[in-house]
Formats: sequence, C-alpha cells, structure tokens
Amino acid sequence: MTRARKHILDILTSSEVPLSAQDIEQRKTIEMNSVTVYRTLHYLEAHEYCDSFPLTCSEHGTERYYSAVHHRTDGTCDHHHWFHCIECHQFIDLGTCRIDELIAGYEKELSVSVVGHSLSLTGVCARCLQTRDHSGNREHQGPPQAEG
Amino acid sequence: MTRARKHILDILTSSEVPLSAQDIEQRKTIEMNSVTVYRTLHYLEAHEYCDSFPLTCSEHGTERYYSAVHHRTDGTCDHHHWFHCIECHQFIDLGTCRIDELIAGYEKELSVSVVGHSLSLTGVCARCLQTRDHSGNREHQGPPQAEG
DNA sequence: CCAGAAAATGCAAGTCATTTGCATTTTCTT
DNA sequence: AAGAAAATGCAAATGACTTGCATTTTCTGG
Repeated sequence: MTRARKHILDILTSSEVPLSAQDIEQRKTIEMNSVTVYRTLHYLEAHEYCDSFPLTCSEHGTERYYSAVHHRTDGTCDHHHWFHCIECHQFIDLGTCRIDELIAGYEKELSVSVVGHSLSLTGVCARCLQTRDHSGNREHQGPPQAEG
Repeated sequence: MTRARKHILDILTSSEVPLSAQDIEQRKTIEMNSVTVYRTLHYLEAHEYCDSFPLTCSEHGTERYYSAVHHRTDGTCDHHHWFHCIECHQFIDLGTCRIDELIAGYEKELSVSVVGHSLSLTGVCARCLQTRDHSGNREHQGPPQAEG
C-alpha cells in the first residue's frame, strides 16, 4: 500500500456515506493528481478494499460511488446498499445486503453464477418529507448534521 | 406520439433485452439524429413507457439501458430486473421485480419514500459456464440464437 | 383546410466523468 | 545500493450524453 492508497482508503473508511471520485478529491489532504484518485479507486476495488456502484442524480449526473468494505471475522465482506434522497442528495445506509437469498434463488433458477450486483434506492428522505409536510415546497435544507 | 417516438418505443417493445442508446441507433430503420434518440429515451422514460438503469461492463463501459414497461390491467407497471453475463455480454431477464416487499420494509424502517430503484446482477450465464467446464478457457461464443 | 403557436428535430459544439500514453518518480527485490 | 517493477503526474483523448439555436413538424382553434 502506497501513501496515496492508504490515504484514500482512510477517507473511505471514515466516511459514513459512499463517495465519488470528486468527493474524494475534495477531502484528500495530501497532494495527488485526480488521475491517481481514479487509478487508486480501481486498485482498491480490485483488491476488495471497497465496493462501488453507479448512480444518477439530478445534481451530480451519473457518477460512480465508492464505499469501504468491512470484512467480517469469517473473512466475508459486509456489503451494504444505499438510499439516495432526490431532494437533499444525502445517502442513507440500508445496512447489510438483504438480497443474498434472492440472488441464490436466481442462480438456481437460471443456472447462472452471480459474481456481483448493484442495488440502490432513490426517493425522499424522512427529513425532506417532513419539510414538505410542514411547509409546502420550501427551499431544501442543508445536510443533516455536517457533511456526510 | 411522433413518428420517432413510436419507432423507438416499437424497438424497445419488440426487444427481449434492454438496449442502450447505441443499440437503438443500430436498430432504427428511419432517419433520426442520435440527439433525438437520447431525447426520445428521456421522453419515453418520463412518461413511463420505459425503464432504465446504468450498467458497467468491460466491453461497453458504463451505459444506460432501456426496456419497455408493460402495464398490467390494473394500471401498475411490470418492472423487470436483469442479469448481465460478464463473458458473452448478454442480458437475461430476471422477471418481475421481487424486491417490492424489501423496499416497503425499508420505507417503514427509515421513514423514507422510495420513488425508484435499480437492481442488476452480473456474473456468468449458464452457457458460458458450460463452455468453461467443457473446454478450459476457450474463446467466447456468439449470442445464444441471434442478436439479443 | 389553414394560420399561428407549441413542440420536436437536426446540427454543431460543448460538458463532464473517466481513461490512456508516456515520461518521471517511488517502491520493492536482491 | 542497483536494477526492475510499479505508481504517479501531466497532457491529451475518449465517449456517453447534453445544450443552444435554427428549422421543421405537429397540434389546436377558427
């Protein structure tokens, strides 16, 4: 692990939400070319340090988001999925993947071997729903507590 | 519905697999600018004539794929998900969405309103698995029957 | 059926995330 | 520490997709 790789992995590990390459560029505290950010993300994903998925939103367009993978004591990966609010553009953690059985079912049904999957939900978060209720359509509020 | 829109919707409706903007350009039989293809796909999706999801594969990179939505007699949409083979790059229909309940659970748990979702599986299809078994790693075969 | 307005389309250029080639620097191996 | 291998920076390219604007088609009221 080089310095750059350690640094980006640290950023991912300490983030509570998935980050795009651009998010990482903003958060990095050491000099690093943006090409290196992309290459590092590829490296981390190939080596199972992180997961990624593509998401399209009105504010950021289509981008790939990365999140650190937590390995369990038995060596398996704790793979998460995410909800993305179409109003405030925050991510909400949906916790550990709950479609393993569904996938196992498809594998059996179709005689395929599933190697990867991508699931993401979009909609309106509790906070934005509340804002709507209380006030018709005001301006969107900022992030819930700080930056995600 | 203009001529262009009807034509693209026809292409989507008669395809058994999701198509990218480029796939559609290849299949169209009337003159149409590629910008129009994109705008038409936006129109069709906004009006619930089709669904889309982004997918990344080694052969085509990251692209958005579109498939016609079938409306049931009760007016609801018959939303499907897809498996994509990382070797032959064919799609396999996973049938009607089976995660509605899971999503309803998340909505309740997190007090969010889910407006959309994207799920896709990647892996090796039955045919490619078989080719592997029978012959070590030969060249990949062509499409199953014709063009998908 | 026709005029005028509204919407759709074509064309050219632009945007933007991401990738690539190649030279230089850093890291690893012996 | 030397040499090879891998990583990084820089500049330019790629490729999906979007935008602005002029022209054409479609729709609506008369």
